[in-house]
Amino acid sequence: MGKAPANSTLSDVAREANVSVSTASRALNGLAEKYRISASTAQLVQETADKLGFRPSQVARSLRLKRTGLLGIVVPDLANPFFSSIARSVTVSAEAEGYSALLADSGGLVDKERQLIEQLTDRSVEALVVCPVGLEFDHLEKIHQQKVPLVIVDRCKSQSQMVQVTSDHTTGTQQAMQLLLDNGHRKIGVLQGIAGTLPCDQRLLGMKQALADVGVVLDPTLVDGDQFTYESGYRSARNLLTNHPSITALFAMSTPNAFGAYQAAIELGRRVPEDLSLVCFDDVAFADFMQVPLTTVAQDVPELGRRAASLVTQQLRDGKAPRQKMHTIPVTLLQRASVGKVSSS
Amino acid sequence: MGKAPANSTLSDVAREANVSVSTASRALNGLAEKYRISASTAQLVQETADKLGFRPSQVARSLRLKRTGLLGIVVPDLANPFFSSIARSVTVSAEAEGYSALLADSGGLVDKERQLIEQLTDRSVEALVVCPVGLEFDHLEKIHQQKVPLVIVDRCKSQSQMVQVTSDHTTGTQQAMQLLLDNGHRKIGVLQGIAGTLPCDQRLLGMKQALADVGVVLDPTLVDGDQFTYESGYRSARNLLTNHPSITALFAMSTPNAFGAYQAAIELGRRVPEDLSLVCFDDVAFADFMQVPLTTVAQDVPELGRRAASLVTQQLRDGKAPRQKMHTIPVTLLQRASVGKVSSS
DNA sequence: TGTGGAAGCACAATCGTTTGAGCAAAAGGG
DNA sequence: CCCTTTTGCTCAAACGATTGTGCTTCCACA
Repeated sequence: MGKAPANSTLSDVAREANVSVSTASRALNGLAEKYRISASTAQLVQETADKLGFRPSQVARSLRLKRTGLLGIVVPDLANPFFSSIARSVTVSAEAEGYSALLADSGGLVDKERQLIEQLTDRSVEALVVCPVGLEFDHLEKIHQQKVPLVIVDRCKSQSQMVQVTSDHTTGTQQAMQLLLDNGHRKIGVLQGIAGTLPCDQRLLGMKQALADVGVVLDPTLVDGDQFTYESGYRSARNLLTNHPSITALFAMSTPNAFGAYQAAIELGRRVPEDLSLVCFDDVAFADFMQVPLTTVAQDVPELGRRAASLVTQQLRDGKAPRQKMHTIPVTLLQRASVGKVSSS
Repeated sequence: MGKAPANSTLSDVAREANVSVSTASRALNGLAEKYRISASTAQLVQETADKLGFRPSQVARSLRLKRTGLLGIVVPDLANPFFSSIARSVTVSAEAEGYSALLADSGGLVDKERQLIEQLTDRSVEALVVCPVGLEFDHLEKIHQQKVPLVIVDRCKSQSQMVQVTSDHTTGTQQAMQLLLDNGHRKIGVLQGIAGTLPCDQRLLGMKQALADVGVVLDPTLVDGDQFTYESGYRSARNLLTNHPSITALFAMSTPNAFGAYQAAIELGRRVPEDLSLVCFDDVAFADFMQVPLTTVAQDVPELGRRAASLVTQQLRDGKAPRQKMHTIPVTLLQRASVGKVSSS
């Protein structure tokens, strides 16, 4: 069979080639010119390295060079397609720049997030891309104050000097609202995600502005929910539709929220879109194939990841943070069947 | 503001506490007993370490201990919920055992997979969990022959001594077939994924067995497709339904395949389930909300990941490969609306 | 023959830990 | 008072790379 490629070290190579370790190192790293290694020696070293199947230990290099080539990524839930797409986009972009990704899943728990970030910095990651849980940022601000380049994605913090990337929640919501308003909807319920996070807040802001344009004030009792989950959407929709039967449209802040709402609506005997219109932020794959194809505000998820990666690598190259802190990625309104006109009864 | 927590090293702590580096190390690692460090000294070291915010360099530890605590994970497509769920399950389980995950995305390319695995071993990962592209295994067999514990997930290789985890494709398919047969279907088209991979082959095998039980031989011209993608499913379904109009049911090997098939069926004027039944392997979240809720063979994805992680950590603890090589995870047939009876015309 | 410079290497320190072995002082026993 | 233990620590060598500096040797030129 194949020969056992016993992990040989640089000194093995050096010994085999009858040169010093330093010479071997320089020969293999293309420093022959600079350090005057003769062409013959360089070639000899190269050949014996190949023969032994020598692969330099990245751990040792990391220690000596103080460069690990590692990138830390933290997301709240890797099973959620939104975050896994971001993770994919970041890893692939980073890999193209020679970085490997250490990926961690915080499970939506701030304490876990804290702990994971600490673990990652212990491993000397050169930079961090974090999709935070989004309610507390002290630990992130602390990282930011230290040397490690950090980019926040999605759940940003307003009024911060950290580098952040997120979708244009306000404009996206305004577009969705405009569509509802154009169809005659005035009493619109909101299924909220995690209140207090920037995506939630900005979407609410977008709603208020869109409503203000037509002289309507957002009724706070029409806002319900506290998670981006199916269950939260289901509960909130039931509450809202029960307490405010005159609601003609629902705006869901996530796809799971929307599915929960759909289920609740069906159970309460409201048909979509005949009796109730439904719009949601955050597109999902195959939304076209839903029982009622969902009108959504689609985020450019791959671009969120790419931008984050590029901001990170740029910071690593330049050694300083980019001037522009907040990066906003445009969204697209995708009109499907779930929105209908208000019957002029 | 906060004090700058300049990354202090062990020797900083030692100097500050007026002890030697070795003493400091042992005090902090709970080796006071074994190496006879007095309680007072141990406490002093502990306190100054806390004061300086000392965090040991994992890179240096890794070098010295030859233990990185790193796990490598390679998947073909992190944006695919199937693989991201596996990745999540593995990272979370591994994290609970003190390991961090280096995640890489091969993009479905064998060469990229090769390259990534090499990079990961260069970084001295202690073990690898790989969802291979599934057509070539030479590089994986090579890893297996070396010391690094390796677990293959999903796209296994038959007749191999590598440790592998996958779903019970054969039984799952038989159950799905039984359902179709019970409903009178005899002419069943197959939308294949990547031919030659074990999931594909075993599912075909399951089909043949189920058909054989009722005295039918699988017609090879009823099998089409070469990817697990939407497009492949769409193309194959069009082909099959055009060339064999008498087909009454389609078996799709992935959810994207099934969606493509659904689209093709609609375009060809076939209603589901009235004119055409549709079943697919590999459940998707929210299948309940599809236009026609899809009957699926659901895999226990989290369990696939957990099992892989446990096999890996077990191997790391015991220092030897488990006796059982192939691990088969049961699946569940979820009956929904997409299957109908054959009209007895 | 003596001197200067370049060519071609090797030595040794370093990155931050861990760990076996050794050494001085205190304690205990006769 | 001396010898032996025990206590409590320090020394120094690893782990596997990179890199500044120094040391030969050789050639050329005056």
